[in-house]
Amino acid sequence: MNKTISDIAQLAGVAKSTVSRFLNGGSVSEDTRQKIERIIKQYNYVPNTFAQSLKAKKTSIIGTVVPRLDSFATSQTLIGIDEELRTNQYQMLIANTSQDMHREIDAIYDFARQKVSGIILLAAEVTEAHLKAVEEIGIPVLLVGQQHERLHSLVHNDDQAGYDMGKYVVEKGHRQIVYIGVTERDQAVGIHRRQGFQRAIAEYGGSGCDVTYYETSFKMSEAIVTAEAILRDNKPSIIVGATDNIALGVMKTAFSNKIRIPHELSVAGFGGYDITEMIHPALTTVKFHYLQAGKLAASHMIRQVTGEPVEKQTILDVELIPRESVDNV
Amino acid sequence: MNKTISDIAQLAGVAKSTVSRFLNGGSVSEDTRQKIERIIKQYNYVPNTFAQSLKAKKTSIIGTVVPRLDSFATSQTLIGIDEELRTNQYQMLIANTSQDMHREIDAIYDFARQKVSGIILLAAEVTEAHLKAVEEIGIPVLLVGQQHERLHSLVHNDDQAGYDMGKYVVEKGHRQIVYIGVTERDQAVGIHRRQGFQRAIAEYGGSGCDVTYYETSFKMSEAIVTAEAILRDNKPSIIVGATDNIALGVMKTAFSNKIRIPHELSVAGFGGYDITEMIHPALTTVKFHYLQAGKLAASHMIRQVTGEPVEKQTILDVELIPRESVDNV
DNA sequence: CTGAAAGCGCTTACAG
DNA sequence: CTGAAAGCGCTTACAG
Repeated sequence: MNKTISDIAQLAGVAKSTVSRFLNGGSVSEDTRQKIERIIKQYNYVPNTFAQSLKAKKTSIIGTVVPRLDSFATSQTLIGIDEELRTNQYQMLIANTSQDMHREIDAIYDFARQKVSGIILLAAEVTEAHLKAVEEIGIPVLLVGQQHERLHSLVHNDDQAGYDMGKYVVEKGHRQIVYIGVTERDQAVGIHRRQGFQRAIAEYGGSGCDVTYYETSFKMSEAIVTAEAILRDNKPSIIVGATDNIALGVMKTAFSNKIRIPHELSVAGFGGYDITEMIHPALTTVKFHYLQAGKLAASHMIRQVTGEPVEKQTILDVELIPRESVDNV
Repeated sequence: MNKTISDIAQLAGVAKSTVSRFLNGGSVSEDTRQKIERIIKQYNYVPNTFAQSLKAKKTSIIGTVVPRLDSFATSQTLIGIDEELRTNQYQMLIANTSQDMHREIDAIYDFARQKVSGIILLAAEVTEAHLKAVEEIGIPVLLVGQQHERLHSLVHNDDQAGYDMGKYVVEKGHRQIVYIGVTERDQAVGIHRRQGFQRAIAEYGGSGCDVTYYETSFKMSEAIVTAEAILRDNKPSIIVGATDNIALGVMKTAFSNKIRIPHELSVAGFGGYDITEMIHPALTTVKFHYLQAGKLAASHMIRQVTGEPVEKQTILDVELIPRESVDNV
């Protein structure tokens, strides 16, 4: 059945160390090169990965830890990572943690056991346990979506995103504003995004601007509950959700309560999910470049793995997309 | 740094074959069991996967081939597979082919090289090349979402889905019907789903029922183009899309053309994507149980791998969900 | 129940 | 440039 390096060596009339050298780009004479190449083609030989890894003690696998599989952001980022790794002969291994932090830590150690060459971490939150794990395993790690001074990271410009949105909202004439955020444990979304928003409001809003902040989870269902409560005791002209999902939850709530968007209530979000331009009214949002983030993450990871210099932190641009869900007041 | 089985053996004062036997559930005396266990705990020993696989020539990895990562159906199915595999100490490896059939075939061979124990194939289309690959690798394969007499498979009841929808549409009084399908190369969606629909129309529709069939791709953007064309030269009371994405494209087109849903045009789809109940009007659809399909696929796969008997074909129930997008006429 | 030995398919110094 | 040999960390008959 499957040929081994010994078979190939024998068939080509050389030693297996020579075949191995050929395989790994070492120098061999033109003559032997041809012999070996021919046999390899002929028998369609491919080296056994396990044997390689056992000796080399490393692999060309990059592990990616994701908090969930069913989100636009995750899918797009993964696709980007996968494409870039593939073109560089690396393989992607995915560990889905279903938002369970213990599994996140476990996944890091598991990847280390499997001798992945590097780990890309899409975490919502970076705890001491994360840092400890990263330190212990001694494998390059790249954080995506969050930043931390002790780790390499690649982030979307959340502060800018919040700022652009805040500025836009004020310029559209909104003064009764509700911002639904998320937990501060998620620094990128919970803190930076909101702070950028606040900063813009402070700069452009003037004194008559009234902003109320609420907190909800990343789930649409909870966003609906939160939105229900808000609309019961508040009369904002706009609700800004910290994610498109939250904004979608707000829209759903408005529909249920026969509140017309954007005439009676404007809504905006963050993310730039595909679906946001399919719905009616189309959602105003700040688009993050997830696909590009994934590709960049992969190429940075490869540089880390191969020991090339690589920037400690990369910040990706964002883009405000005005659509129908925000009205002029 | 990392201990090997020899270290453990030495530390415990036994031979490494004994440790190995202990690890693999062979019989050891109570006494040695305790000694070994203690050392393993103490040093947090975990066997090297590569060495294991090199000898055993197989792994506890199940490869999953998916046509795309950014779809509700795929994500949900993957989550189901992953959860079930995890609880059974198997690992999931994902190969995303971005709808490129060559990569699909390559992925099968790649998985074989990596000695995965089984392959779960989420393919839209089964060609001779697929069958050849499956045969050549000699590894258990389970097809999900499509059926084929030569392969184990797990499918959603597409015929029933189409039938339920057809019946529902007729019962709601629709007689001017447009059905937007997809290529017949995708047998499940392109043929079975449509045929079920046709069958119901034939049974319940009577003579005055006019159904026109169109074909589009799985992309929303193309669905929009198709829908534009349809609405230009046709005046149906309802458009049924073969997938929720197509239905979403139809809705978008209706919105753009100021056609009110469902008063002027009803719309329905298939899939039961989460988003379909968040939008307004909420989309009438037939729900497939992707998560359950994933779990079942994983458990069937494990049975195939371990040589237990397993049904050649499994058909999963579907569920019609009437919502706001379909009007009574 | 236990251990010594061979071997899985590679790679890596080390000689020549 | 090339080859013989050792070794990566396991498992698996085979004796005892």
